[in-house]
Amino acid sequence: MSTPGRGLHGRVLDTLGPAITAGEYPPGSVLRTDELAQRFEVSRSVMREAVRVLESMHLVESRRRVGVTVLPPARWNVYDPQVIRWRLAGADRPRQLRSLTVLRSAIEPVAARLAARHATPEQCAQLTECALGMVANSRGHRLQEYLVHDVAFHRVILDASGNEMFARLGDVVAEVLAGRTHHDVMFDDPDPAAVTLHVRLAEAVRAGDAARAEELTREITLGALQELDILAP
Amino acid sequence: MSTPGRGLHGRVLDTLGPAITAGEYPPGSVLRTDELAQRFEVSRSVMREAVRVLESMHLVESRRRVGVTVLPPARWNVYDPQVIRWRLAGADRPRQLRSLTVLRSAIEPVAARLAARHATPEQCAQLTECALGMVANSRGHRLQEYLVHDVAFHRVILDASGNEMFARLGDVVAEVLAGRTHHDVMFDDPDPAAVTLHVRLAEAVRAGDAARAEELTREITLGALQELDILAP
DNA sequence: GCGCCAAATAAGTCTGACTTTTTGTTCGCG
DNA sequence: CGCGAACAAAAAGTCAGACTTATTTGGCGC
Repeated sequence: MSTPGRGLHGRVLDTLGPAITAGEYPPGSVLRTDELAQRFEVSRSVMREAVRVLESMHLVESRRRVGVTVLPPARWNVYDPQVIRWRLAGADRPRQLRSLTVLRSAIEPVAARLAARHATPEQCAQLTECALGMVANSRGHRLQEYLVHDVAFHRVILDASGNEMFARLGDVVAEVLAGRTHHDVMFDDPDPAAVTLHVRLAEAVRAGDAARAEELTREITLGALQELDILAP
Repeated sequence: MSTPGRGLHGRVLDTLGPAITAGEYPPGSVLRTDELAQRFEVSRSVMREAVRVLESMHLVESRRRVGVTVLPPARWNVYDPQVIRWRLAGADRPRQLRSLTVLRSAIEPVAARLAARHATPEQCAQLTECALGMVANSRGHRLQEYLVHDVAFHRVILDASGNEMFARLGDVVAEVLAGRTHHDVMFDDPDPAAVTLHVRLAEAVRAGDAARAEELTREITLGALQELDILAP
């Protein structure tokens, strides 16, 4: 997924990023650029570029005469899709998934409310199409096909909200839904009630019923929270 | 604010970042590393580091034989605090401020609800202190002092939610509140009703009344939306 | 014990040579 | 005339080495 290995510095990041976000280097740890360059068998120029990227994510801080210091998690750019992917691939994946699901439960109902106001006819059609796709694949272990439509559905809602901050959470939601299907709550078939809610939501948005769209989305995200044993926030 | 000029590549970013986010280079524009290095009078190594950072923010994409291509706004990492600051400093500041305020209106009520559950006694004390500070500076053109307490108040709420994704929005809220005070809605004195809501919110969190904390925060963010002429979402 | 100076250290910068990938063009063949 | 393969050019990518600069540590003298 995404962009694996776009150059040597990318290869370095693929190893170093997950290592840092996994806590292999405790906050305050000091690394040296030259040593890292040797370890990864790349030139210092390449290593410096990698460090610059980590620095822009606030994972590390580079200071003269000191070295490259690992920053505490509280400073990390946790909204960076790359950081999210690294953390989801690591040990505290469950914790991460909970944080993101709570975030969804805050954002998506408001996004759905706005979508009911601003969705274009084309977006409404896409929504219906996605919902039908979910229904069609909701039985018979078609989890992969179901997931595709589920992800597409939520992306359209977020896009249709007309708010770019919401729209950009599409990737995050995709990661959460994919993670749920592949690793965590591996149900045989999706919850029929959830499928129905999506169909009704598509209809509510098409009808421009903002209040109902919001409420239906609250029920959907509530289900997601309950799957992770999170009591309603 | 933040970290101005952390090395040469930082100086380059301070110019190039705002230029790109301001749309001075339309999406699809192609830049060449060597040309940029000459223009900014830095070595190619430094320029490459700057480009790598822009690339990690998805502002540009670097491809062999082509050059550095500017990406469309839809691909930008709009949650990157650096990108947010660049955009708030640019021409579409009002639009940006609206997006962020809508985001606040989705996040903060849920954060307040969680804060009512998880806030430590110390956080409750901080909240009360901030609220009192707001009251004390709500009259007599003490906008600067009022702002400090207002920002601190919302930061404590977001932190106390116990959700790291919420907590990391503290900087964003700070930017929005600061922007409102300094440029946009320059009222003589803060709205007394808003001040009262903050006092009551501090009390609700202390009392552990989740529902009331959420509702009071909805009223606060509703006020913020109305100031920007955004009809309730 | 305090402050100042000097040495050590690691990041920062620059330069030039070389490699690799991709694109566009041209040439030859059907 | 059209199509495909070989070729040439362009720009990023990589590397190595020398030099600069800021910061910290520790020692020296007061």
